[in-house]
Amino acid sequence: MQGETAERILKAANSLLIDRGYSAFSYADIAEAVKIRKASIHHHFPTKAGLVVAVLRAHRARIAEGMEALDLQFENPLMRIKNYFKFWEGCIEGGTMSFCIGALMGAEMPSLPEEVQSEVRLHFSMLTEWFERSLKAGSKSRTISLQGTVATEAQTLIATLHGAMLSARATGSPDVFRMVAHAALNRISPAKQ
Amino acid sequence: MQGETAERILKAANSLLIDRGYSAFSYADIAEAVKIRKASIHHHFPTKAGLVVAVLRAHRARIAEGMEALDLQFENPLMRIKNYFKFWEGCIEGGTMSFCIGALMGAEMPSLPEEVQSEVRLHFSMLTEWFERSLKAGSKSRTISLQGTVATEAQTLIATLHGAMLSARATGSPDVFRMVAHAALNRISPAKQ
DNA sequence: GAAACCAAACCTACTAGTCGGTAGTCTAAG
DNA sequence: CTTAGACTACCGACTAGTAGGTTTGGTTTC
Repeated sequence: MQGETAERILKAANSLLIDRGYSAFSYADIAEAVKIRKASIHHHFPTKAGLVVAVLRAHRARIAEGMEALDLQFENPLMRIKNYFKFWEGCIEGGTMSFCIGALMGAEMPSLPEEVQSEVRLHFSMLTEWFERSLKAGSKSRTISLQGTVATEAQTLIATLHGAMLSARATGSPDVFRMVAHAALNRISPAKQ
Repeated sequence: MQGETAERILKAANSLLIDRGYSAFSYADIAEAVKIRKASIHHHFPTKAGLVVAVLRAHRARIAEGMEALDLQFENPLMRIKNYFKFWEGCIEGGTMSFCIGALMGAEMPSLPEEVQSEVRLHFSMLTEWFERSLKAGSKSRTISLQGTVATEAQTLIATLHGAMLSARATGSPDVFRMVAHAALNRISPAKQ
């Protein structure tokens, strides 16, 4: 297998990145978590920017995989979106992943190395594409009711998702996320009866 | 005058905080911006956490002042909220303040000193109170149409506001903010006819 | 099957530079 | 004569990154 240690380094970097962001974590932190010397990390990932790019790529791949799974599991686009929010609700409440790395890095954007910045941009365009595709399909099949254009509604959902994560983190209560997410989904659900 | 230099330090720290966050800016950065030696900053603000608390308090005071001004200027609560969004639209587009410091620090929460964390919590509760108060008034006078409870709608607006800032920063286009903000305000506007 | 070789993984020990913070001095104004 | 504000010069701890040696496990060759 191509690097069991590299895998553990990526995992540790992932966790550290989630709750400290880019500039507040160091190779020393990873070294301690992985029980390896600092220099050995450089053997696997020569630079910090490179390591974070790798983490971001893996994160993006996981999200893309999850979205694909939702596309296959649910033919109803509203249910796809609903479950994407539900996924994050579980992550935040369970503490497994209290924030989306892509979004967190978005906030740090101006202080990020160029290579990391473009990875963040890719994260956002992936999100945008999936939401637009789902909304378009839902609108066509009348399982989703749009109030604005597909583009507007997609950006609104993405903003609400990330903003709710931010509020949950700042106030320390996952309830805020659940509350906002629920309302956002209600808004695109077709009126009942 | 009680600290013309202190004022300049606060201003520089403010700018640096906005685009780098807490851990990615240093006393050296401020020293360069203010054209003063690093040690002299410690004379005015002994610790970094203390300096950031001061910046956060000033930021909160300015926002509170702005909200009060909106309350006086507009009797229509919808117009108050609309103009609060408009204020941020101007900041982001003009580049004067590309992000709300309170929100940015919310993202960094777990790596912040305790004293800074509580200042962030105060920022969020201030926002919550103002939005809830405005929504309640608007609902009563039928100038705002609520789809959920006041609490839910307030949290949704706050999340959307911050999430839109985040998207704008990540994608590098202020348009995203304007688009999302406009849609959010439409949603709470009473139906026309 | 043992000796020789190789590359990857990991180590110790280091670099130059930065971090937040401190001690002590000089200067100007009340 | 005091004091606030600025300074120079430093501190120990930490930063990302490097140089170079050692260990490990597998493959080739005699």
